[in-house]
This record gives sequence, C-alpha cells and structure tokens, in this order.
Amino acid sequence: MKAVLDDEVDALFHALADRTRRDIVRRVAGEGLSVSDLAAGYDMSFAAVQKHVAVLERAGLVTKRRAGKRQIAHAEVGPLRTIRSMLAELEDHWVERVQRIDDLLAGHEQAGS
Amino acid sequence: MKAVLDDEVDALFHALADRTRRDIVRRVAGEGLSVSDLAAGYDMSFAAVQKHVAVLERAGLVTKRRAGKRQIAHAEVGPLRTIRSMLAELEDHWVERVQRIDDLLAGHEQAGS
DNA sequence: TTTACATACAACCATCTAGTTGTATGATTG
DNA sequence: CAATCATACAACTAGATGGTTGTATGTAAA
Repeated sequence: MKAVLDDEVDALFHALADRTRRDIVRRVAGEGLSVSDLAAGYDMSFAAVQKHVAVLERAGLVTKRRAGKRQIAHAEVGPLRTIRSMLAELEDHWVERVQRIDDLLAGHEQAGS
Repeated sequence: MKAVLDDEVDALFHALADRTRRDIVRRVAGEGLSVSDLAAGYDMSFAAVQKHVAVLERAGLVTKRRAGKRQIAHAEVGPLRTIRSMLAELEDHWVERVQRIDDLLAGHEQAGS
C-alpha cells in the first residue's frame, strides 16, 4: 500500500496551488490547446504561461503532443484521482479516529439520550 | 454557485503541498495535539512546526483551542471536502468535454465497430 | 512573586517562485 | 534557401517560503 510518493504529492498540490494553473487544467481538459492559444487567454507573457504548463507537466497533470508546428497540451485525469484518493485517506484518518472516540463513548454509555 | 474563492483554494492547496503539513493534519485528525507535542515528532525547531501549524490555520485546515497552558490543534474536515469537491469539478470538466466529443463522434457514426 | 513551561513572534538567511525580456531552436510556408 | 510562426530556454528581479536563533508574553506551580 501507500504507492504514492511524497515528492509526487508535493508536486501535485503545488501545481494546483495557483489559480492560473488550475484554470489551465480546466481549459485543456478533454480537447487540448496549443501553448500559444492558451497564452492568448491570459494577461501575462507567453513565457510565463509556458512555465506554468511546464510545472503542470512535471506534476503529470498535463502532457504535450506535437501537432505540426504546434504543441498541444492535454490534461491527464489520473493524477487528479490520485490526489482525491489522498484526500479521502486524510478524511478517513479523521473519521476513523472520531469513530474510535465514538466507540469509546459508546462503551461508557449509560442512558445518555 | 462557485462559492469557493480562489484565494481560499490557493491557501488550501498550498497548505497541503508540504509533506510535514500533510503529516500534521493526519496527526491532529480527531484527537488533537498540543503544538509542543506535535513539534516533538519532527526533526526541526519548535518555531518551524509552529509556523507550519500557522499555515494550516490560515487555510482553515486546523484550529487551536486553549487547554490551560497548552494550545491544542485540531483538524477541520470541512476544507478537505471543499478541496475534494473542487477536484471533482475539475474532473467533471474533463468528463463533460470528453462526453461532448463522444456525442460528436456518435453523431457521425456509420458502422464503426 | 519567582520560577518554569508552552506559545508567540521578530529578524535573519538560503532557496524557490512567478514574473519579466531576450535569444536560440524547430517546423511550415514562400 | 529565406522568412515566419510556435516553442523552448537562459538570465534577471522582486517577493514568498522554510528553516534558523533569540526574545517576549501568557499560564501554572512553588
């Protein structure tokens, strides 16, 4: 178990901790967009957008496929699932401990409403 | 709709983009721990751990309640749910677009296996 | 009140980040 | 080949981050 490495999770959360990058993920979901088409949508330099895409790429959230001149960015849904299951695990931790406390209280119960 | 602010989401993802902070969330889930008990578990200064807790607090992932001398940190599960639903939304975006493409293909279908 | 423990916070430092501009490489078109 | 468009990458800057040590505050115990 625990196949998810800390470095990987660090990279994923860090990549998503920026609103521009989250927006990029939304925009390239499914269809895919060239880096320059993407860049046209933001009020910053082409190079800046390119760097955001690179961060997403390093985190595995986006991949690029060449189509002639252009490089098309696509969102990968796998890592999103990874992160979601990680969060689910965190929540479970919480639920589990609360459950343990509930059980403890239940063990002591003596006519509480 | 869209009740979740970007600043909030930025803070949440950023808070979780550090393995020490994710571990702190796990440790204080349910039961709660004093800052110094927490700090004892890591190979770094008390002040460093205190700062990590402060980051988690600012993101709303952890709250502190005073118990005499000590300050007990508790994990809040709400923001985790917020983040999970945000990710779900991102995934939906993906699924939705793929669906749109599938529909398009289905419209053109003419005996493909 | 003094002592001691738990916490908070300021100042500092090295490194990383997010942006910039400029230059180089790659693919397409004339 | 030359010209052009899309991308990549290097160098730089201001500000944030994650750690340190040191000092001040708040609460409890002697």
